[in-house]
Amino acid sequence: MTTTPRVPAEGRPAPLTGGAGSDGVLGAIREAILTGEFGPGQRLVEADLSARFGASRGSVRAALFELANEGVVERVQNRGARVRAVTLEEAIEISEVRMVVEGLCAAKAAERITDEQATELRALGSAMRAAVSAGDVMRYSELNQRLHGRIRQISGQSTAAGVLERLRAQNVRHQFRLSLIPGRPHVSLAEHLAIIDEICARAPEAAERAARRHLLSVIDALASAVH
Amino acid sequence: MTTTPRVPAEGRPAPLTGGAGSDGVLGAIREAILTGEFGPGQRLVEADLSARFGASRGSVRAALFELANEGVVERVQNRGARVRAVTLEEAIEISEVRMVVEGLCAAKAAERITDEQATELRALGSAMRAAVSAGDVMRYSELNQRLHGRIRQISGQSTAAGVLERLRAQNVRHQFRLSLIPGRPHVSLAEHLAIIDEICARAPEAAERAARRHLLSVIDALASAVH
DNA sequence: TGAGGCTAGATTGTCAACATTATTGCCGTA
DNA sequence: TACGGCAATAATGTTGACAATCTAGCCTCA
Repeated sequence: MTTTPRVPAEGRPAPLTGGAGSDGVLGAIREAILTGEFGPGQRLVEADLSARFGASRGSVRAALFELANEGVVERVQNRGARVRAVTLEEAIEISEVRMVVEGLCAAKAAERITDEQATELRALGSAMRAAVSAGDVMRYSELNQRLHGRIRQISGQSTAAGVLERLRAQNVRHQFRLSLIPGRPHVSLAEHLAIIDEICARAPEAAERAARRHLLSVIDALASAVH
Repeated sequence: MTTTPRVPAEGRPAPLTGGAGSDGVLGAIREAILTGEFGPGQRLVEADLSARFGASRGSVRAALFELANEGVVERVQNRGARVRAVTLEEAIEISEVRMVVEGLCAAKAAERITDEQATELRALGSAMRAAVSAGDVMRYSELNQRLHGRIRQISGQSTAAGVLERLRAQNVRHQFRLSLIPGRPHVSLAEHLAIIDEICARAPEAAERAARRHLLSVIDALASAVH
């Protein structure tokens, strides 16, 4: 509390989305957190946010509640909200859960994929390969996210998709850090291509194994970041 | 909308918890849904609930939002909330996710379990066996829930625990129905004992397989309920 | 000088009134 | 009689003000 500054009241007087609706505020705050503008541990005072985004305190309040159960924000009774600081241990836990759930999605996707979708997935794989060759980390990261999203979609497992979406939101920071490790994209790419291959081959069990192998590699990378 | 009655305004004039705080209302509404007092599809009108539980509309509103992202209640913009009716297909989806996540917990538990905890788990197993022999479905159902909870706890995987807790809340109705199927408890018991054995034997992979086998059996039972 | 209590400020929690939106039943018209 | 618009009603969404709660700094007293 003593070291965490409050959100600055000035800087951008007009709201980002133009409107003052709670939906706009939700997106605005979430983006501010995800882009790192509001760092981990940052206090989120309702009145300040209200002034900054030009929305009523009620809207801000509702948004904070929503973010709280997305796991992006922590709330304590009568003590307000702050940006949740996800520890490395938690990041590993999250990745472990992702490992098994993404494995399920991969298996389901392998069972249901159409030829058309397979073509699309392979195209995504090629694009990722190109991005790694070009050393374009941002683009690779974006394609990576798109691939995982597409697999979830193809799997038709909306429950699993919901769980994963929620977990992803909590983990973006660590996720992003990983991709900055030298040599990491190269390893990651191979694993992704393996997942794509197995799904397109309509081999559920192999696809699940490939997905789990990939996440296991992510976990290892995270764990080795513990000094 | 035409066939779903509103929640009756009378019946229990005084609030259940004594207070009018949002926390009490949340618990009260949740319990009313879980006990089946508010059936699936039941409309939840804020003003009515407010009158019934003696809380302000704001508190009820907050509670409904919370329940909505627990997945127990459905909300549509400007059209209010209603008790979510989980279809059989969704119940199967939920069980599939549970399958892999409980598998993870079982594996983790097998890695971390202490001798003391092993003793406790085996005792739970004996109690379940006794309950099945006695034909006490309610007690078996309760022990069942406690076993799964204890395994989650031993696993130390709080992220997975959170995911499972959330999924369980959506599925209690189907879960309960299953245990009423003749012969089902007997099958279920054997699977549970197998999970306990493998965890106590500190065999992570075998424990995961046992947990998945159990949930797969649940899924089959659910699927066969589709006429 | 240190501990305990106390007051002032800041922040969240709650509430009731108002605005907005969707539904329903009715009426006029072809 | 069937259809399309329209007004009345019911419910939710929003806002601003008030009450309860927590934190921090100060002051007293042993």
